[in-house]
Amino acid sequence: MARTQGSHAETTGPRLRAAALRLFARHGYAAVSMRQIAAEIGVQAGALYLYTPDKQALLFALMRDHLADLLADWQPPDGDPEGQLESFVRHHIRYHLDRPDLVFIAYMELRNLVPENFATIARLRREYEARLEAILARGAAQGVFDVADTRLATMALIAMLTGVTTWYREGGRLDRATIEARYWEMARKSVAASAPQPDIAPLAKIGHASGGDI
Amino acid sequence: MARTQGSHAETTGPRLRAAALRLFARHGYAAVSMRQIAAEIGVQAGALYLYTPDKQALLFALMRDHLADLLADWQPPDGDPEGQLESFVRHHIRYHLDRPDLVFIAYMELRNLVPENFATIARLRREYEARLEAILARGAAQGVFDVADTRLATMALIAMLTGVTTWYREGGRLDRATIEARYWEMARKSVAASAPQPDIAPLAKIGHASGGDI
DNA sequence: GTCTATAAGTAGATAGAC
DNA sequence: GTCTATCTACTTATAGAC
Repeated sequence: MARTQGSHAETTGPRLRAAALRLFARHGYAAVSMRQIAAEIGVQAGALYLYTPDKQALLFALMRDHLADLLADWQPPDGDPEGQLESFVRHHIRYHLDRPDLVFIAYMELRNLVPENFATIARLRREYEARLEAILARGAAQGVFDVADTRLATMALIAMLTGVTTWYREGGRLDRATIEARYWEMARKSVAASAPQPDIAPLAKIGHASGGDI
Repeated sequence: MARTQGSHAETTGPRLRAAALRLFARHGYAAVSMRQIAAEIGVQAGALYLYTPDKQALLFALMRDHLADLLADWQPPDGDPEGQLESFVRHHIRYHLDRPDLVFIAYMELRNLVPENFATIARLRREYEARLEAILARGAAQGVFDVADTRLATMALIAMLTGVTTWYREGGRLDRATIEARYWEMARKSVAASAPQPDIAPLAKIGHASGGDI
């Protein structure tokens, strides 16, 4: 870890961000000192200020870039609401399992943002939530989802899915594909129309079909 | 807020806990100083140490008492798994809406517990989770729930329900009874057997009933 | 029971040497 | 680009006066 004096401009910047991310996620923003971060990457505390104006900017950049990436990484595909919901859910789980520290920070350190930065992050989060809410609203309007309140359902689903980061551990009992499938099952069912519409109409024909392929 | 010197033993203890709770929830344990807490209740920082050995004990007591209350406040009722699940879900929502700050701390400040305290809190949380998992396991065994993995479903449901505290605000658009009902609907459906067993058998009789009250 | 004063340490951030 | 040294302010916690 000890590093002799020298120039490392290309590596120190990214290493600073990586170390801050790791330490903020592990101990919390307020509990981590600039000296700790510096020690983690093998420089003295003063050197950090060549790469960030202050500690707050370090946190803000991590959160902003994370949410910008999340928004850039997924767009609702064409198709029916159920397909869009599946795409959203699977992407959300995958994305969150891939970046546990960033996700953790983005949800836990909101309190430590100064008001202006908080407003920016909150706006990005609402944008992400709005994408899910639009899917639920469209599905509800079409009768393929049974969602009494789209806003509540949006928040409930995101909380459920994001919670995967609180218990998932690399190399644990369940692999990622299985976890993704299980969350999708629960998400799908939680908003499913109680008596699936496409099956109700055909039911009336059952009498005519005289007990065939039910 | 400024307080003249005097003796207030009966009130300062509870007020200390209340102030710590409020400030920890608002700004985070690490970001709150003993001086801030003291100022909040109108005493000097030194006086706090008559009521708590240190800052860590303050946090730990809040979390431990919260979880002990949560466990004491609810026991699974007799009856079928669906009734038990409904009781769990409704109690969870009610309890969490009643104590947003305690809930917030109990989920957010785990990182700031010293290892011994963390172990105690983690044990209490596992005990709570185990109660839900037992209900899901029993329902799955009876075929009234369709839960592919009870542990994952337990964590998913608790995350979904607890998330209510992140957006609920007193006097908001939805009242508490509605919120409780909506979460119960989603929870129920998320673990429901996909083709409800009791309704499948009667379906075969539809042909005989010759299109009556469907 | 609370105060003031203080110990001993750490915080974020900057200045100037190299 | 990084270091060392430093400024100012704040931290937890304790000691002893009242």
